[in-house]
Formats: sequence, structure tokens, C-alpha cells
Amino acid sequence: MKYDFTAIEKKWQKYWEEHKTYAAENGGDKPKFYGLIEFPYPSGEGLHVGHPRPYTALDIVTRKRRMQGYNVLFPIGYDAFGLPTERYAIKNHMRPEDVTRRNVKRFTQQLKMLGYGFDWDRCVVTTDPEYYRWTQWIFLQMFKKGLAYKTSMPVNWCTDCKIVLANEEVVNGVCERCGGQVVKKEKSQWMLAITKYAQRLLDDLDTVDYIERVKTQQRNWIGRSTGAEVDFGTTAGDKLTVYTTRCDTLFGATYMVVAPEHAIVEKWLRDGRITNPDQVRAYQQEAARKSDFERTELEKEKTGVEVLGVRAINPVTGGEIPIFLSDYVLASYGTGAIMAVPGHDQRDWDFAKAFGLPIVEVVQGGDVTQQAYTDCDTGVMINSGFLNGLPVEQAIPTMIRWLTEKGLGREKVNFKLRDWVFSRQRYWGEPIPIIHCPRCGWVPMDEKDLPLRLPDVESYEPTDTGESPLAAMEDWVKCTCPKCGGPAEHETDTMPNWAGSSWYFLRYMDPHNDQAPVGKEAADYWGQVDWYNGGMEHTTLHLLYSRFWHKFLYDIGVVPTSEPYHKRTSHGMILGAGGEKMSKSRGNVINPNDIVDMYGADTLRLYIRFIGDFEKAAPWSDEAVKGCKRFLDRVWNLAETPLTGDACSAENEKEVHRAIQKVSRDIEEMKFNTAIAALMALVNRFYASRPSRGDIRILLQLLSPFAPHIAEELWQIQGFEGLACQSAWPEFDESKTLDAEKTIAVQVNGKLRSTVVVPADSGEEAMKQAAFADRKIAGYMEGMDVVKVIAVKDKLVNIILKPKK
RNA sequence: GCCGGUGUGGCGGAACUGGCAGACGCACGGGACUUAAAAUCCCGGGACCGUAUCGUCGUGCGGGUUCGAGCCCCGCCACCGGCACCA
Repeated sequence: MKYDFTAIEKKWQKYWEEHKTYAAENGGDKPKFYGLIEFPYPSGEGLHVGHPRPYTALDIVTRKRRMQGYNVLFPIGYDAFGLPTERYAIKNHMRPEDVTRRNVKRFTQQLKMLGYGFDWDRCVVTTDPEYYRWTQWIFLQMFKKGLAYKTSMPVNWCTDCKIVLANEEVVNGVCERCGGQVVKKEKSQWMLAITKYAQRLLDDLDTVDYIERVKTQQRNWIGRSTGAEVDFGTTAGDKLTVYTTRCDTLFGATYMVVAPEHAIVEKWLRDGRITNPDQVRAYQQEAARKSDFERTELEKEKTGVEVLGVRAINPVTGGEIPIFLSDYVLASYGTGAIMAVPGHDQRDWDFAKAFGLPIVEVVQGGDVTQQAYTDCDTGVMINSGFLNGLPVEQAIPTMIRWLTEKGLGREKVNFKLRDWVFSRQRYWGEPIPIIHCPRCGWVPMDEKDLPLRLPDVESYEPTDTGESPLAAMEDWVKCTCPKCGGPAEHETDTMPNWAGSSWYFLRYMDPHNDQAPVGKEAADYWGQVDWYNGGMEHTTLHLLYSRFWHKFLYDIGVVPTSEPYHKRTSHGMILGAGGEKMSKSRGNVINPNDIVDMYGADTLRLYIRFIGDFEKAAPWSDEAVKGCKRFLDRVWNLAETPLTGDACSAENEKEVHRAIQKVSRDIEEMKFNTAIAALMALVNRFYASRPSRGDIRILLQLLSPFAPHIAEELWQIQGFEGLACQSAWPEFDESKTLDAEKTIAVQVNGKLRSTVVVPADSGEEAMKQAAFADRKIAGYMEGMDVVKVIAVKDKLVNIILKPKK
């Protein structure tokens, strides 16, 4: 009989679905294991071969865990709010929920086609009102704790999408999604105070098991630095505070720079302090017009304008120094103002050169007439009054102490992380459950009125003004104030698509709870996600956001752990055949349906694992897929006819136990490619040395996580009890994996010259004797003196020779 | 520029963390089966020289440590990802 993968896969998928083979239980005696993959955005294009890479990986891990006796939760859902759906809906005059429903259906079919062991009863969709009701609820709790606030601020405005973007969504100064130009625009926005959690988000990275590059990237993103705030006096009487990590160089501060947007400039302009207001205003306007992209592109050249009429006073020297406006100083970091130390900061040096400002050396070691001496963490202070002669590492605390005592400064920690812009002027997102009352201000909705549903409209258009489409839907907007009962309006902004994905893993634990986002019992039972795999591109977005939300939920007692994920791994991309990114425009996208039609889901699953190192990018190859199909054909041919001998055969015992060892270990380390290589080698062995029924039983068990359909079918054909995927994962006996004899290398002066066979665990003497007894080696020894012999057990003997005198 | 990663046959990739480089697979070559082809099964492939043995060279480049380096150290180059005037 031929290997009819289509029939077999359909048959078992139907069986699993009917029998709820992969359903998780909230409770029981078994140890729990929660494996998670990032739920997909149900795009109109459907699944592409990139999706199965992480999915299959954790499918394999969780299938193995099930066989090892765990109560496994391996859920799936859809992150369905978002711009592509909204755009598609507008373009085709459809309702976004209908587009979503259709896409979800298609994705579901495709995922089922690949035979994943998802617990489909726990499927969640973020656009489901019963789901986003709790997204809104969490937002309300944040609002009540002061973590959600509304503020007017310069935001990133995509001129194409006509939408406000989070900093994280701006890539190289252009919109991450559409590549459109991004400019600054003043707007009132809802914000989430993620910065209040910055320190904890940083510290708790030490408590989790994430791959190192994820931790590093998050640390850099959070960007903690320790320094000091220093107050400079001004001739206008105002205080101008700066942040610096190098307060030891204060004596070298020869001028100051403030960001063009800095509030103090407005004040001085208003007070008529500035004698060149036109110049200053012109520079401010120029800076505002520039997008971030332009600002950073002009990296080389420093521009700026001096603020005439006001001067700053260096608190240590008492000397007056000029104040400049320049856009190389960012309003959003530190205090929006810096003290410029051109001797020891290259940007300040460039600026000082351009404007002819004095450059003072305060740390010895460089030549500040040529360039800034920035590599000066270990130098000695000079030209610095009471700091003279001190090494930098002592000068910093000395200065901080001095500043603190005089009330002129203080130690200060800063973060690069900024608060999260949480408003979107879009229809297809969770409505923000806040009501604006002319009398009471921003008032949270009553929790019992959740969910605040999106209005059901046939069609709508986006606005050009930056207002949400919801603003045009008067019936929906008008409401009564929950506080005073007077007429009020709903907030018309919606949440960004990161909202729903910030807590979805909790909903899986208790998907039908209508009292809470997740019940206490369920949250206590499942605890942390044991293993979460996802893309590197989410490291500073989704992964950080969801850690933040989880910590908040921990603080208000909803969840029992302060970190959501115990272990985080990340997969490499699947590239097109030429090594380029797969994309519609390049026309190199592989549709998994085509592969499944041609070779079957099991082959696709195998190939996507065998393609290379899980963590690295790997190019797709149509040719190489065949190798995996061929392998399954060979397995089929071995096992489709009845076999005898229920025990593991003596001839194959060693290979079988080695395969168990190798596959077991490799799955844990996500080295799926070598696990499959081991299975292939085992099958090759079985072609040379006929396997017993017992041998095949183990092969099928090892194969089951990778290629569950064929494994199940052959399991049934061989008449084994139950299901392969529910059988107990085979154990290996280490003693059976060992060789009785070892072939060891014999080197002469480090070069391989021969090999000899010795009993395993031979002592050094025995190995040396065997080496010297070798005919080839004897040839090398003629006329030579033995200087030294190195023997490494079970590996090699290296004989060092030199010519006889 | 900074941070992280990678560099091994014609190709995808292995190498237990310093011990026989190239597992497994693709492609290729040879053989068996077949009227023939496909499929399947068996065998062979790092390069160079040779019938073969032997030998020499070989893990991006240049040095170093070591009995021994793909792996460790120093200095470069290239590519990929992230951040980017962060004071």
C-alpha cells in the first residue's frame, strides 16, 4: 500500500478534533506545562510558511511533554484588530468584523491542516467583545491607578496612514507599516506610564530564562543610566536643570544647549528676555518642520542659534556661559537641556568648533585641540578646582556630594524608555472606555457597562483631520456622565493593536470567564507561561508591553506572578529561495497549502524543522523538501507490514537507544534539525538491519511529535495500544548506548596518521601501546626520538617526535 | 557610530564546547531493477596529484596560545538584525 498522506492526515485530524485529544484541563494530578506561541494576525493573505516555524517548534515540544505525562496547555487565538483589516474593509466597503471573521476562518482551516495539537476550545479572538471587554477593564484599572493619562504632546504622525504612531512603530523616521513620512504633530493622546515600571522591567530580567540577545535588546531599549541633575542659574533668574552622566566634567562646561521645544525658551520669549527673538523663533519653526528622519539624517552638521540676552551661570566656576538652541538636544530625554563639555563629548566639540566656543580640557590624556577626548573613564582631573588630581571614578561621587550639599544638584537615574502612546485615531480597535464630561473631566466608565462595543456601521471613511472615524458617529459618541448624569461624550480614540496581545496568554487559562479577565484559580494553577517562543521583532514591543501589563495585573492581585513568561526563545525567519525576505512584491512567497497538497503536512512540518538552525534565518528550497518526503516514504515502507518481536532487537538496540537520547535532548535544546538527522540515521540503520516491532514502536514514538499523522497511522497498523501521541515517551538506557570498542585517532606531531581500535575505557598505557603497535605509526618512528605522548581517553593518542641526534 | 549575531563542500547545514572537520539531507556521478523512463534499492563524492596506497592543502583574512584550534586570545574584512545626536 502506498503512503496516502492526504487520506491519513484528514483521518487523524478528524479523530483528534472529535476526541479532543489535545484539550487541557484546569487541574489534576499531572504536572502542568504551558507552551505558547505568538498568536497570528489573521491577514487576508492567509498563512505563509513563516508561521509554521515557531508553531511546529512548540507543537513538538508540547507533544513531547504530553507524552512525558504533563497536563499541557498549548493554545491558539487571533490578534485581529489592526490597520490592514480596516484598510481592506474601507477599500471594499465591507465591515471589518466580517473581514476578520472570514480571515479567521481561513487561518483556522490552514492551522488545522498542519495538525497542530492546539486546544481549540480555548481559542480567543481579540476583536470579540467578550474578549475586549477585559482589555477595556484592564485599561480602566490602569486609569484608576494613574497609569493611563491624557496629555498633549508632539506625536509621530504618519502622513500616509493619517494616524499617530508609537515611537516603536517609527522605523528610520518612516512609518513601519506603510513607509510613509512621519512628522511631529501636537496632539492630545492617551498614554500608559510604562516608565513607572522601567526599573522593575529591567531588574526582573534577571529572574527569567530568556535567550541572552532578547535580554540585551530589552536592556538597551530600557536604557538605564546613572548620573546627576545639575541646576544652572541664569541671568534671567530662572533655574536651568540639566542631566549628565559625567558631572565630574562640570568645570569644562563652557556653554549650554537646550532643545528648541524647551519650555524655558517660551517663557523667556514671553518675558521679553531674549534680544534676538526672531532668530530664536525661526530656528524653533525650522526644527518643528523637520521630521525625525530629517533631523537624524543631517547627523553630521550641527545647527543652532545662540539665545542672546540670557546667560547661564556655571555653578562650580561661577562664570557666565552662553546658551544655545540646537536640535541635537532632544526634548524627550533627560531634562531637555545639557551642559556642553566640548573637551570630552564629540557632539559638543563639533558644535563648539562650528560656533567658535572655548574648549577646556578637564580630564588628562587626550588632545582636545584635535578632537574631544571621550575615552576618559579612567583619566585624572585637571583644570577642575577641588577635583584636580582625582581619578574620574572618585571625581564623580565627590562632585555629586558637593552638589547635593550645596543644593545645586542630585544623583539621578534616567531611562531611554518613554511612556507608551496608547491612542489611535482608528475604528478597528478597542474603544477606550473613558467618558469626557464638560463638568467632571475624564471619567471612567462603570465596569458593569463593559464592553463598550464598537458601533455597528455599514461603512465609513477615515478622516483627514486626524480624528477617529468614531468621532463622526454622533449617536455613539453622545452619552451621559456616570458621575454627574449630565450630557457627555465617549472618547473616540481606540487602543493600538498591542493592547489585546498584552494579556491574551492569561485568557487562554480561563477563556469563558465572565467575571474576570482570568479567574484566580485558573491563574494560580497555570502560573507562568513555561515556554514562549516568538519573533525577535517583538522584543521591544509586544514582549515588553505584555511584561508591563502583567506586572500591573500582579500588583492589583489578578495574577500570582510578577513575570508572565518563564522561558523565551526566538526563531529565525524563513527566507525565499534566493536568501531574500519572502514578500508579495518579490513573488517568492511559499503558500503552505501547495506544499501540503504535494507532499502532506507531515513533510512540511519535517522540512521546516530540518531546514536549519531554528534560531537562524534559513532559505527555502523546493528541492530539499523532497528529502523529507522520501524519509517518510522510507518510514512507511518499513512499518506498513506486520512485524514481529515486541522487544527492542539486539542488533539495533544501541542505535535505538542512541536515537532516544539524541532526539530527547535535541528537542529540549530546539535542535530539531539534528533530531531529525538522528531519526533519518535510525531509519537508514533499519534498512540495513531489519527492525523488530519493538524497534518500530520506538521509532514511531520519536517521530510522533514531528510527523504526528503518519506516526499515528503506522501505530494503528502495527496494532499498538491507544494513540502514539498519548503513549509514554521512551526512556533510554545509557549503558546500551555505549560502544564496547572505540576507534581512536593516532596523531604524530598533531597530524592524524592512523587509527586504532581499543576497548572502551582503555587506560592511557593500553592506548599508547596500541598506538605504538600500529604498522603505520612504526614507520613514522624510525630514526626519531619520542619527546612526549598525550593520550585522551576514548579519543586519541598524540605522539610528539623529533629526529634522533 | 554603538549593541547583538553570523561566516565551514556545488547547496542547506553537522561537529558532544579544545581531540579523526564535513553527520543528516539536497543536487550530482556510478550500479541494480525495468523494453525504457520515473520511482525504489545499493555504492561514491572537500580540493589538488595520482589507477591506488601515500602525500599536500583545507572551516572569511592576518597573527597568537596549545601536543592539538572550526571552537580560545589579539587585530582586520564581509554580511544579517536591532538601536541610533540618549548628554
